[in-house]
Amino acid sequence: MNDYSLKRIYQLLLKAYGPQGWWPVTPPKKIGPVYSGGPRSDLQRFEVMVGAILTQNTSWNNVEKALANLQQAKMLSPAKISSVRSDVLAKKIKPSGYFNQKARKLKFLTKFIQQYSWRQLRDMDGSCLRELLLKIWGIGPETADSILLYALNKPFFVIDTYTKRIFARLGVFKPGGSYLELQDMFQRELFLDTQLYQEYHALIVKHGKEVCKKTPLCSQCILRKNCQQL
DNA sequence: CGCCAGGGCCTCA
DNA sequence: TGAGGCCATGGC
Repeated sequence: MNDYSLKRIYQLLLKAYGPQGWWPVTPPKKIGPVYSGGPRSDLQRFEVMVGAILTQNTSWNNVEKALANLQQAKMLSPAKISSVRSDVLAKKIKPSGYFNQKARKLKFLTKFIQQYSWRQLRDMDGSCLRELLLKIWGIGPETADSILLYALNKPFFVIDTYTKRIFARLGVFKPGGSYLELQDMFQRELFLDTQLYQEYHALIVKHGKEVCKKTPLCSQCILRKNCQQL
């Protein structure tokens, strides 16, 4: 076993990389030295949700191109997404890959969103909303939790491939754990802290992208002292 | 050229 | 319930 607590790992990542200010929205608004995290308008909440679907198994770089296309076409709103033809929508989001599937997913997401007011969505019980999101075609556990955490500021820890890879290598996870088991580990040890969850997941992605890659760059890893990978 | 990227659905045991 | 195939683009 290693000596790291999840809180300790968070502190080390934060010290190394600094606050990430997730989820990125356009236009990015600077507050102090860093981008402030989180949506500040309902349209930005919607943009976060769209991004959460577009980034499924896809690099954020490609998602940005798709989002820019939607922005330029003034289509980044529930009203437009729901009214535009699927093949037109698919063409706009083409750079994000899987564009036919994702166009369909955006349609289903939007249909769901339009059943409620933004106030209703914000005020709804998180676990209840999570159940509803998971019933939507195209929304699985990670996308649901990304939406809950970053669009609606509800304390659900996001588990992605980076999280599994990093913490398996560290020896914190036993490989083969289910999504809910892993999420429960974080939420049990860290308690329910939306800000912490937002920043922590962003730092995990940063570390997974740049250091703890598929073939890891262990020599430059700030967590290597207690990592089982070595 | 091959590998990879902030998954999820469907099918089939 | 879990393993495998499928969806598809752009960066390197």
